[in-house]
Amino acid sequence: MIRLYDSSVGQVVDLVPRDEGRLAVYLCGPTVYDLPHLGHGRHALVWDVARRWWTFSGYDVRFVSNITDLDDKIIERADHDHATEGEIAATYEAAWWSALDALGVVRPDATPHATAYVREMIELIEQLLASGVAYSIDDGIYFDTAAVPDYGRLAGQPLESLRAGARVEVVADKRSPLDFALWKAATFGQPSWAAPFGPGRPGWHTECVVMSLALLGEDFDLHCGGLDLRFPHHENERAQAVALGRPFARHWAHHGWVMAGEEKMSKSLGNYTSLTDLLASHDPRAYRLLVLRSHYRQPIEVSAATLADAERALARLDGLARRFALPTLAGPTAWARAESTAWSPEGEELRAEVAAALDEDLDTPRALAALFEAVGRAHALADAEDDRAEALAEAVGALLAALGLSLRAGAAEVDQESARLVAARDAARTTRNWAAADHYRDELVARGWVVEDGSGGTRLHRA
RNA sequence: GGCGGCGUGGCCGAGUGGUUAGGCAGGGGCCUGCAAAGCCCCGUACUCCGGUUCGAAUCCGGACGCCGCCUCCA
Repeated sequence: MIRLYDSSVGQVVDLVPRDEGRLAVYLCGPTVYDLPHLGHGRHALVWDVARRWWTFSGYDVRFVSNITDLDDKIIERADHDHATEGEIAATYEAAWWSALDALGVVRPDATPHATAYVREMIELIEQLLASGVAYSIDDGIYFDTAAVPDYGRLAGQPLESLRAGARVEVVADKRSPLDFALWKAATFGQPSWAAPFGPGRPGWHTECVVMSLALLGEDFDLHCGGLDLRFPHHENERAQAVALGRPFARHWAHHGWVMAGEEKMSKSLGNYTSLTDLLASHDPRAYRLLVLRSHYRQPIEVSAATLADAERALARLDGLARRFALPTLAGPTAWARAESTAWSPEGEELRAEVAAALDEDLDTPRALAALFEAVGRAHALADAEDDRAEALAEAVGALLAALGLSLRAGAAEVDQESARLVAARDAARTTRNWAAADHYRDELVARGWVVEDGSGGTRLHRA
């Protein structure tokens, strides 16, 4: 049984799927108007880990995540760059997938684009108008938040208090500052679509309702995203579905921020680092490990120091892979399921420990602690020539792979000159010519290798 | 103003009313020709003040500090 913190009720609850053995999950995707930043990286990693784990645990997970290719930000960017909206969206969507591929994130089962669902959005807006929960004013169609009795459920406070604190700029004729645009009346020079209620373009909050219901059906299991989407975006999505009497997400989950120092990292604050930059200078696995090391609902700090820390921890894991020649298992397309793996008694114990942690609100730090402890145990067993060592090490590798973390067992390509130095060093060591041996080692280190002596002589791997 | 979260050893970061988190860094030892990797040992932490309790970092009350949401944002 999966247990997960449900933001709509404020506690960890049993995640009982709509259809037994299946999970229908919707993750709010990015608006593609700029390079992804570190926060997007965490967003992708957290839910990739969850999805992989649930799949590993035997669920048939259907994972849908959209691309918002229709939005004010894209229009602004297009103006600024003298490009079309379509070009901007295509450019940054490509950057998005390339970053996610580098992170080893599995592609969603479906990736709906907002522009492909405009007709369905128009239909939804018509229904909302017909039901009397939407109204038309000069600049568009608005949703009447007062029409939904439990509006504010996701925000955790009633409509009145939200209204009291509203910082939204006042739009003339809006009935409440909380009312949001379903349809923005066409403006000259901006993309627009014909609709019975006048040409224009859909507001942001409508696309996800339409696409999630279209691809996952009513009453789907989980809707997730960053904490900043909890209100108003998710609240507004839910409001639209509820207003039409359509069962929406059964559960809601939100992950925490990436911090820049003491502040939330965000586009509007301008204090962000692009994910693309990080990936160019660090092992992408280090970011995944960093994400795994903290609980998904807590803030994390991604800095040169914390990444370096993670990279050293990663080296310990790769060290295990080297010693036991573990296969590289994860990767974007490698899926594993627990039942298809042969577990030794020690491995099974570890699997159960990891499962207990992850099934309780995705406690990845606890799971990782168990795995790191097992790393030490596997080494100790091997030192004692206990034949249970290998199976335990394999279990560690399999479980890390289940979380999307792949280990590297060896040096990829050893060039000819390095191979020559290795042979020379081994020869020198055989004749106990330590000065020569050390010289060759220095040469190898200078070529970027980490040199280790094993039973078979000099072994190399990349730092 | 309303609502929510957080404050743990040098750093990162979990957690249960009493028993080892884990990683990184650091110290000592073993192994090694020397290293590297690995193993063993080591710090006895929990913002502060009260309270409940045989016993609290863990429960309750209060104080202080920090962060976030109520506008676009993963």
